[in-house]
Amino acid sequence: MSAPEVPARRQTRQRTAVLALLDELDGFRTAQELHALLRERGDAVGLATVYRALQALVDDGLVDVLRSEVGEAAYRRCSPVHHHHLVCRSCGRTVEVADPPVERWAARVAAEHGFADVQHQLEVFGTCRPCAAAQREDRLSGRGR
Amino acid sequence: MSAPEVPARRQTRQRTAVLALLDELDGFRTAQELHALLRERGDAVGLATVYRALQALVDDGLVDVLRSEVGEAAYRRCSPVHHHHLVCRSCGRTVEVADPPVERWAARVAAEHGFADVQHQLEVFGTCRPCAAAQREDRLSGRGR
DNA sequence: CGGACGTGTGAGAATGGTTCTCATGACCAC
DNA sequence: GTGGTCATGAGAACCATTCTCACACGTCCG
Repeated sequence: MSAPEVPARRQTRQRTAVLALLDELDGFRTAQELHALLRERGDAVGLATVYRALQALVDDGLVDVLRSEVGEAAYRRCSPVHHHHLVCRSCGRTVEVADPPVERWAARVAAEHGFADVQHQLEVFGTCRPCAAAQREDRLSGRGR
Repeated sequence: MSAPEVPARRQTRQRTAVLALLDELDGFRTAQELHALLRERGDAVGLATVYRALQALVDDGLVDVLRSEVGEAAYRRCSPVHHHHLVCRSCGRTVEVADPPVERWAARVAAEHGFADVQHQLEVFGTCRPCAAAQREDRLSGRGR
């Protein structure tokens, strides 16, 4: 009933590092990958802290989270407006794509069935041109099987 | 380049039981839930077997799989034609909904960005009428906070 | 500036869903 | 029936994620 209660998020080296790293990457990365990258560049951060930082960023709407097919969570720095993703299933490169008419469609279909408070989740997966080319080569050379 | 190689899937009591159970349920259920249900009704099936049966069914296109927000896999008996789901986030009741124009939109957007071999994944979540009503009551009675 | 308070951190343990292992059992063709 | 193969099941292994708890650090107040 009172203030919205954002509990004074502290500015620490670790959280800054996680956000900065996400800023310079352009695809979805798992928490484990981000942790490894930070380690490599000498920025010692605990794995638990990476998870905590990512959760905080998701709560603040600065980062989008996606579940891979094997159930891992992948994170990406995103614009705060509603959008969807076109993701390369091979290299992870991601393009944000604008709101299709699906928005309206989803709302209408949900209403027809008596569903309220509707959200939707739409991701498009494909193989980007460079990866498709690489795979074609692989098939031709190495392994006939 | 030879036979499609469906390696002679065997018909066993356990696989039949899993499929029969899915047939009579109408929402997405996790493997653990299905396993527990089978146990309850005296149909002793190992957990690993439930997972294997579900994977086989998914491979055969008889069952759809969805990842919950916490990363668990949930399964549901589905029609073999391409479709999407409208899922109640409270009780899990699911409605299959027909192909929206998204199909075309996804293909076009992907092509514009040079992505090939496109798939998409669209789910709509909401609260079905009975659940919405129940929640409204909860809020009024119990907890003013 | 300095110290107190409370939050953030990190190593490792705990958790929990899913997969693997391997000895045993069931299915199917002959 | 008999044999070969695939399926089963209990438990271990696996692995991403979360929890625990002692300690460090940011923030606030004097």
